Amino acid sequence: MPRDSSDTRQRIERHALRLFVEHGADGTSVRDIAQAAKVAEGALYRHYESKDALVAHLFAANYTRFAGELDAAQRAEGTGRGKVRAMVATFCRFFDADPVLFRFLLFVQHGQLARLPDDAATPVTVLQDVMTGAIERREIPRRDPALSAAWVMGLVLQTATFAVYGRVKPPLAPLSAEIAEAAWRAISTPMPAR
Amino acid sequence: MPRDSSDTRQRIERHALRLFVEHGADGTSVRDIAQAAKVAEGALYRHYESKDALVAHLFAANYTRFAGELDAAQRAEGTGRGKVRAMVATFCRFFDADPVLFRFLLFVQHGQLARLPDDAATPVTVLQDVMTGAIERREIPRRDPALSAAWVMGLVLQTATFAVYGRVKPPLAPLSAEIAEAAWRAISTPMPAR
Amino acid sequence: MPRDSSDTRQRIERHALRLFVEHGADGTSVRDIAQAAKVAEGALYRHYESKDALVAHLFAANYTRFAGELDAAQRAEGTGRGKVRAMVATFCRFFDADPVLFRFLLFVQHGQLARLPDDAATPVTVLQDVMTGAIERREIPRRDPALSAAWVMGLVLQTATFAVYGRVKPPLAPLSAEIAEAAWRAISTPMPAR
Amino acid sequence: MPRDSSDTRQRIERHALRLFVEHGADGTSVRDIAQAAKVAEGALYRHYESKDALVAHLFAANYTRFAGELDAAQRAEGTGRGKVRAMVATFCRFFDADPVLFRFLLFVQHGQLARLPDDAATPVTVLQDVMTGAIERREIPRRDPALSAAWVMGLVLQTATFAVYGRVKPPLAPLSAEIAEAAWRAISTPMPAR
DNA sequence: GATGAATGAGAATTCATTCAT
DNA sequence: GATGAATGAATTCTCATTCAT
Repeated sequence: MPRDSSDTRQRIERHALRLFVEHGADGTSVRDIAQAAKVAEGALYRHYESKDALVAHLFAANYTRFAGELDAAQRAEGTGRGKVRAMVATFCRFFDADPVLFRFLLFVQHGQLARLPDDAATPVTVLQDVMTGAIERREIPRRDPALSAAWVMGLVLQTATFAVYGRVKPPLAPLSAEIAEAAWRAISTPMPAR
Repeated sequence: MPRDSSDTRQRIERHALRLFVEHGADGTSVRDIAQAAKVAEGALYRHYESKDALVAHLFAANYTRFAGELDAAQRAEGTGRGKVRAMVATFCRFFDADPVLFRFLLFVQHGQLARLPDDAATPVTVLQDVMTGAIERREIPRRDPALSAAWVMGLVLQTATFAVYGRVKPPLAPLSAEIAEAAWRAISTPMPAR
Repeated sequence: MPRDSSDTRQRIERHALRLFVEHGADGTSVRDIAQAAKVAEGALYRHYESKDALVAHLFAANYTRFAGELDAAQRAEGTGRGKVRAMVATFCRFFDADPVLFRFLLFVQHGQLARLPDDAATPVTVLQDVMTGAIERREIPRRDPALSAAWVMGLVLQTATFAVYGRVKPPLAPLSAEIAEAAWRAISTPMPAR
Repeated sequence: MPRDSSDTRQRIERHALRLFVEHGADGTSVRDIAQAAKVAEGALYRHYESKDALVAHLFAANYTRFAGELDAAQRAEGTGRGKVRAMVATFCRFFDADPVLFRFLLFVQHGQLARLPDDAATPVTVLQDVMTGAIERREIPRRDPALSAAWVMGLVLQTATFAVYGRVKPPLAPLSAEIAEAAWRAISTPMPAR
């Protein structure tokens, strides 16, 4: 009984995501996914070439989509500070809205980042571009934009990580302004004397 | 465990660590490890109950050992600022001294953190205790110590992550003071008006 | 079956034949056939009960049709020698006209011969009947007609096999008379003294 | 309980050979082989890289070994006629001694011949070399040695094939001299006038 | 007649673990 | 302590076949 094809796909993706977060991608078998999504094992292969391809697709699609949201948020602001605030808020809202997806991206990143096309727009590239702009506008010191980007990203991501492990209490949105301000102060740190 | 005198054991751990970083723990078979370490497959079970136990041991032993180093570094300083500086420096030196081990801890953490005993001293608890002390000494604002700890940790770890992915050029030690200063500024951010 | 008017059916058979020769019957999936013939996978089952039935049909239909051609050629001649010449020529023309079909019959024979009805007229039975006739007419020695049939068949088939593997250069038609003469001499070999 | 390693290997090969002949290589699963050989499925992979590799090994090893026997038989004779007689006898003895192996080689040849190294000595090359020698010694007409080789091979192989299908009654050894004589007469056929 | 998503049994293969030597 | 062949359950993936549209 062929159901709506996109329905099958969505069920597979939703349950796969959840299981990957609960037991890891390697700890989740195709059978697990099929059973949770209530489809036959073989059905998965009509939609994805392999289990690996499913993982890669879930990562790449959501990672780059989030990069797009980050970029849109950033574009709506005129100053570096506004951009950082907007991006941090986007991160926090994402975490609050779909913690499962957020955790998936967090957990599998180290196995997947290398598989992205070199020119893919990612949260990292968006952040880095914003840093470059802020430096050019002399809003922050002239340090390696990658370093500034790492700091902003680290502040938010580690807060989210602590939320995942119960050390910080979600939702994160109420903390957004505070994190953004801390991030701005971090990247405003003057360059050390040489 | 460096004080274990068994040569076999050390060979297994060294090569396992490397392979886990290169191909992931699940992507590395006992046979892979045995071949790299030039021992028979069965020999591994003389030293560890299972492959899982090997992974858990490598994580727990090194993670808590590093927590100890962090704590020692922190204790040697009297002020919050000094403690943060010392801890950041310890992080950076660790990354520079043994990038493979650092990456292992970074990559497998999400699968291993939950398996640590609840009362284990970890880098996180060390950081959190330092934050609590700094708050008590009124060196930084009275926010949730977990949040301050997350920020310091995020700043350093994300810088290291960028180093792993080639976005920041190692060694990290030369950046240590700058990162510590940024961290200090971040956690010094005044509490938002309520 | 050439007289089947269905275009779909013909496309299926033609491409199936080619794929079976290229990758073997087991190495060719229904999907492969459907894609090559540009029909849906399910369409195949409108024409054949199963993939197995398709293979069996392709073999049986063509094998017995060829037996018919062989028989017709044989009948047109009055002498054993003429009959052998005519049959060898028919073999060679078949190979030259449709090498793909010839190879298919050659390759799958061992899996299919047992499935033919016991009374089916095949190239083997035709040859054997001709040998029996030639013996009765005292044109060749009185040996087991199966043996004589095997020799004629072997001479032609192995020449064709060498052509398939590039050891003999097609077309075979120009060699037909020579092969037939060799075959005739082989089966004319006097019976050994007892 | 590790039995003698070569024993396991031999059991696998013997039963695989039999099953391949009975049900075809594709019709025989690794599980079938393992059960027949009374080993676990995984044990097979300690000895062969894959099921395919097992098939290929069984073919190549036995096919080339037989080529060696053929060559030895041929070398022991001084004349073309003697060589043909000796080779035909070797074929017949092989069939009689190990019909299962003979049938295996016969059945899978078309899937395996292309996988042999280009320079492998095979029954075909041995036969062809003998034909070349006979032509040089003016024992038989100057036709393409491949053609003469095909005829000798065809005569024997098709007789064996008929024996496999019950059309000729084994053993073949008693027919050996008669087949050899027929083969010799076939390849002695004068070249056609041009 | 045709489509192609879905089925689900079964295939090959991997691999952590055991154990006789 | 060490070896490595053997185990056998589990995994990923394939594929002939079905069936709602």
